[in-house]
Amino acid sequence: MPQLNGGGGDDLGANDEMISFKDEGEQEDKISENSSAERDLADVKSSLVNESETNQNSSSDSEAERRPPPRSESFRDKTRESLEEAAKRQDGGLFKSPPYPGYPFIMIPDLTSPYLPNGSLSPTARTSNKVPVVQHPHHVHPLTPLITYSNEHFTPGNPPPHLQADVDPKTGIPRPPHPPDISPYYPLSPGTVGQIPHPLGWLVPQQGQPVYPITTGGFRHPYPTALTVNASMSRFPPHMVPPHHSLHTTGIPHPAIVTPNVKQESSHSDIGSLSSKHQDAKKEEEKKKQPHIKKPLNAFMLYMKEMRAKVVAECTLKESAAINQILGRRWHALSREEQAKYYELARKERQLHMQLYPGWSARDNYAGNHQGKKKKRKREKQAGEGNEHREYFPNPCLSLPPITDLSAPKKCRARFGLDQQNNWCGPCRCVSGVPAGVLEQVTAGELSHWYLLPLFWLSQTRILSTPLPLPISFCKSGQWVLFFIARWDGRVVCVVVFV
DNA sequence: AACCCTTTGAAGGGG
DNA sequence: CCCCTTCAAAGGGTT
Repeated sequence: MPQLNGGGGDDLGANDEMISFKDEGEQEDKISENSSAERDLADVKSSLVNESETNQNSSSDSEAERRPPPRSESFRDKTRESLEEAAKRQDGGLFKSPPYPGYPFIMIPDLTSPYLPNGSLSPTARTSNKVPVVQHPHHVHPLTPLITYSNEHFTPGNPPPHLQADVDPKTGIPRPPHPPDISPYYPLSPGTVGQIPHPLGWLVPQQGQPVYPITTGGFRHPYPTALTVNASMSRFPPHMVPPHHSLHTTGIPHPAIVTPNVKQESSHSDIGSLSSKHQDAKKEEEKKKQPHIKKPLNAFMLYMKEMRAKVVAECTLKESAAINQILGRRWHALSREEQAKYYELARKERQLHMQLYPGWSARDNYAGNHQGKKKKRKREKQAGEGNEHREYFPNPCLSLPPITDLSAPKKCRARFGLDQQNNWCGPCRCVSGVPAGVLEQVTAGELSHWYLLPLFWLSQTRILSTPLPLPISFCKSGQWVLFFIARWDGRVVCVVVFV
C-alpha cells in the first residue's frame, strides 16, 4: 500500500542494518577526493558535528566491492563456522549463552583515537572529520574473536554508497534527491535527460508535458482511440487487440509489452481468417506466443528506474544487486512527499495499464503460465527453509548469527505492525527502528567498525553488564540513539544503540 | 542460456 | 483478513 498515510510501515524503515567499518589508516584518506560519494559522506559527517569543515576523508571502494551483496548461503556457512569456532575459543569467556554469543568489550584507551577514554568524542574530534570510514567487507561478525582483522582484508575505496545519503550540510537534514528547482518527476539536468529515460517516457515527451493529459482525478479519456478499442475487447487477450498491441497510439512502444522474437514471425492479421477448425489449435499456439505484457511498475520501481543511473555514476557500481540496496535505503530516506510523487506516478501507470490491457492479470506472467523453470528453481531453493526469517535470516545488524528466535517466524513489521515494535525481533528492530540517516551521522569519528544494536539485544547478550564507557547520545526525529566507542581486537569500535 | 542477487510494492491465491 | 508467492528493472555474477 502506498505509504502516504503511514500504513506502509516504512516510516522508520531505515535499512541501515549492520554496517561495519574499519579504519584504513591515515594514508588512504586522500583517495578519490573528487568523488561525489565522498562529498556525500562529508555532508553526512558534517551534519553530525554541525561543522562545515572541508572533507578530507578517504574514500574507499564502492559498497559492492567492499561488501558484496550478501550471499545468504556463504554467510550462513561463515557465521556458523565462526560460531563453532567461537564456542571453542570462548571457553571461560564472559558470555556463553546462545543464541547470540557475547562480545566482550575490552576497553583500552586509544591514544590515537579522537575519543576520550570514556568513549566520548574529544572536542577536537567532534569538530574534525578527518577519519577514514571504510566498511568492513566481510559479513562475519568482526567482533568474533576468531576472526582476524588485518588491513589486507580491506581495500581502500570510496565511502559506502549507503552513506551517500543526500544530507544538507547546513541543516543535517537529509536532502530530497531532487533539486528544488527541478521537478522531481524530471530530476535530470538537461544534459542527462537523454541518458535516463523518464519512467513514463513513452508517454511523456521530453518537455514534461504528457502526450495525453493525465489528471489525477480521472484517467478515463486520455486514450480515446486506443482505449475505446481496448475497452470493447476487454476480455480479449492483448495480443489480439489491434494493431498497436505493442505500440501506443503515439507509435511509441509501450514498455510494458515485450514481444517475443517468435512473435515477429507470426502474423496476427490472419486471425480473423482462420477457419473454425484451426482456431482452437491456433489459439493454443497464440497463447504460447502472445507478447509478454509486463506488470506496471510500482513506485519503487519507478524510483529505481529514475535514480539508478545516478547511483551508478556516483558509486561507479554496475552490479544491480548492490545498486538496489542503495536505492532501497535512499527510498526510505525520501520524505513522504517525495515518495508520494512516485506513488502517484505508479498509480497512473497502473491505471493506464489497466485501461490498455483490461483483461490482463499479473497472474498471466507467472512462470507457471510460460515456463516453470524459474519458479521451480526458486521453490527448490526455498524448499526446506520453511521460513527464511526463522531459520536463515542473517542478522542484518552485524552479521550476527542467523536468527534462531522461533518466536519471530515472520517479518515482524508485517506481523506486529509499527505499533508493537516491542514484539519485533532484534534484527527487525535494527532494520526498522532507526530513522534514516542516523547511522550515517554516527560515523563522524575515527572508527574501525561501528555497529547498530538494539538495546534489548545488548541486554540479552549481557553486554550491558560489562563495563561500558559513557555513551554519547543524541536525539533525531524523536529517536534517541546512544553510541559508545569501544576498542576490540586492537581496533576502535563504535557501537550504536537505539532505545 | 538460464538463473541469481537485491530492493519495494502490487496483485493474486490459499487457508 | 492474513500470509505467501511472484513479478516488475537492472546488469554483473553464477551455475
